[in-house]
Amino acid sequence: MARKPADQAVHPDDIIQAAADVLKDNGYEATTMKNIAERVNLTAASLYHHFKNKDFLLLAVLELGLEQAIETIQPIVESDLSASEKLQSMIETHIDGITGNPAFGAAMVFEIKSLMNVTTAGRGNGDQQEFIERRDAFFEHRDAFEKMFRETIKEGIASGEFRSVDAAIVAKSMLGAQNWVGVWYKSGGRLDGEQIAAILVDTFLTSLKAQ
Amino acid sequence: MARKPADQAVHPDDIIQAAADVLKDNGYEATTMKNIAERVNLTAASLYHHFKNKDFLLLAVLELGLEQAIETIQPIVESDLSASEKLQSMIETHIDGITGNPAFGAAMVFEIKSLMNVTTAGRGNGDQQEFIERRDAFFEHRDAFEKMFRETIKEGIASGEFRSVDAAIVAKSMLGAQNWVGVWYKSGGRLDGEQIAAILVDTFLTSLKAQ
DNA sequence: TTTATAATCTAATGGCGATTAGATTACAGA
DNA sequence: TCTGTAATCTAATCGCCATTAGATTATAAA
Repeated sequence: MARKPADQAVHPDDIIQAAADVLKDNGYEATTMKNIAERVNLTAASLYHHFKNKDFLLLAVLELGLEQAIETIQPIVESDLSASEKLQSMIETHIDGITGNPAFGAAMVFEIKSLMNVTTAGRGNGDQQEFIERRDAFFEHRDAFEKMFRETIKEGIASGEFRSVDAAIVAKSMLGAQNWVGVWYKSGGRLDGEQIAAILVDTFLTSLKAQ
Repeated sequence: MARKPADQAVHPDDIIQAAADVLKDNGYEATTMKNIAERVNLTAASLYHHFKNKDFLLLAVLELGLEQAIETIQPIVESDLSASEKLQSMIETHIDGITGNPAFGAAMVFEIKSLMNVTTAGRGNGDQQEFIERRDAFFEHRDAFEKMFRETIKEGIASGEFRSVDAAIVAKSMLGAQNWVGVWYKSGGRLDGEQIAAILVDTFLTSLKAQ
């Protein structure tokens, strides 16, 4: 067949989404390039035209997922809402993202380990270099993401909205609870994303605002 | 070499622990039988004397981890403590287990997916049968574990200790936060398991007991 | 001290899966 | 319309890894 007509073109983002979907079901190591390729009607070999190798594809999935999460949360942090309004909105937004596209949420939870254990990323020295840099950047962004939650909690403590707590651990707990949603959530269940978010908001804000 | 003298004997539980350790670092698919064998000074082939195959070994890891968790939590649930005292003790105990032996906690979070995706467990029909049964039993126990948290919350609501919340989702949030500890906890960090547990207890019980 | 069994080892086997090589065809710009 | 590049495909290659076969040696029970 060779090159496909333009109307059936496969966008790299389609591949990333497909990879995320397969990853959610199988995990990184159990996912084959063929699995991913099939979802977008390509052969495994063709994926190498778009991504240097499997590791880079994983990286792309995680980068895109995190980027999307940050993009939606950051404006809230930078707004002039009160700390509790911010936190509420952050949770709602994040849960919306996770339940709206569970594959990325799951990848963020489950595949990070794979990213850390990558030994050979591209044969060329340059590829190796690039991979390390992008991976490190990813981990920094991830820390920054967590930091947004932590700092908002601290902000609320400083303003007197929240009682005094260990902001770092409470932030991790919040993220753990939220990430976990991506693990158990099935669309069509008893509650939708919005309702779940409301419960998490209630749980954590009630705790933070208690006397 | 062949059979080792008795004082160097390898107990199956040693293998399970070794497997859990390697699993924590690599994940199921990336873990080789050789990796595991090396930890206990055996060859990969020797592992097959103790476990039918890799899938059964994974199953053994998960079974042991869950069993230990249940064993420590169950007596608390069945005690005559108040709901909030129970919940406090359950969290403390569970976090203690997770931080005390992080490999099993991590397996419980990360490897369940691998368990679900197993297609061939043993060639013999009987093995297949056994695997399915044990796996199903595992999932039932896992649900039972979650249920202990959920029911304790309901108990507290019924007794008036807790405000009225969606017990199912709050239980999942608590478990998410706790499981997540197994992911980020490093021994020797700022806080030990006991201190972390205290913060989680405070976070969730404050929320539940608020007016 | 036999003898059966348990626990190990070394040496295949067989297959799968990532990756590369070498065409082939579509498209976009000159 | 020509030409270079983009996007795909088919067909190897190459290595790793789970698993099995067939010894070998320790131990325990008789």
